[in-house]
Amino acid sequence: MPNVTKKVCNSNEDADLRRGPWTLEEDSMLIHYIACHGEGRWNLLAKCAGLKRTGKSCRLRWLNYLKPDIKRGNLTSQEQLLILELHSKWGNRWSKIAQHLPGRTDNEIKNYWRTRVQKQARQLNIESNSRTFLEAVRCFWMPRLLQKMEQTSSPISTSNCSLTTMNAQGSSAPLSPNPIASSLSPSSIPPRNLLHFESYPTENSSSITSPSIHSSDSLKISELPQVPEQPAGPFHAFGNTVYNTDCHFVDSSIYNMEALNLDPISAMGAYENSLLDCHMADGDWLSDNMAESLWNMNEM
DNA sequence: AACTAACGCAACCGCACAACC
DNA sequence: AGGTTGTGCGGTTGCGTTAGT
Repeated sequence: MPNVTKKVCNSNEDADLRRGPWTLEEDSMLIHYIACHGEGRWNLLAKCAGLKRTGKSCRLRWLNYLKPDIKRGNLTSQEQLLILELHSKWGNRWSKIAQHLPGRTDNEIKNYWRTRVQKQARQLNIESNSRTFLEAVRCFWMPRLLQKMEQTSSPISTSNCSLTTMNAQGSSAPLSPNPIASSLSPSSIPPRNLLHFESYPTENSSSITSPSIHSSDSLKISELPQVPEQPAGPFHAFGNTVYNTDCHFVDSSIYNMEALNLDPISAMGAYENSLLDCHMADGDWLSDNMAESLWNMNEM
């Protein structure tokens, strides 16, 4: 464990600044200080809290990991879809994208893009920022996510709606990694916008349709209101279906599914069907792999 | 069982910008 | 006006874990 210390020669105060992974004790100190004094003035905060860290490091740790409303676990299909859509509009504006995925951090979204999406692009030998890849995402990935969402819209017992999610190995893991942070705000619920999806033409007005995200008053993505500071409640609307923060019930009737080119999907075969029969939890790791294994150049 | 490669993610870095003095 | 400090963002790195051989 490389708990490296940074030696800064020009200031004794800055000497022995810690770097590397945060310890539980450091986390605890930061959490309790912020609980008492609030955020902001990070350099001052670091000193006053007795942390041998830079203000920057404290801010990052808090925003990306310790903040009580941080949502842990794999991205849901809805969230993945939202990321793909928003990225196609805004590019690498991770913080802007993150504003519309409450509980998710820009860092997490950025990591998702780099590890999953760009990996797809690499495998397809397409530049991830190219128009070809964008169209591939629109034509194949998004419809697939939509179908996954439709498949998973079969009612899931609300008794399963706990603050756990499935990790890559299929075992459950707590959404908040930090018991201290959780205890500080046990009832924290990620703020949500009211969103719904509908089909819309692509920029070149082709027949391809893909989901667009609108606020409840039909604003365009660029006009989406900022995520409110405080959550409106534990339930939010997705299309004309209200679903719980942790369980997603999606009414597929809001999508113009006929307009989607789903031919490749129909060829997915028994393998996929068997997978789709699986009772998937929030994490959707299984279906991620499914999408990856089924999306290839032949389909294009 | 041991080794290696690939993956996922927390953390860091550099830069840009705004606010303040 | 210019310098300093604080903050935020996007890009990158490094390490622990997992999967494959």
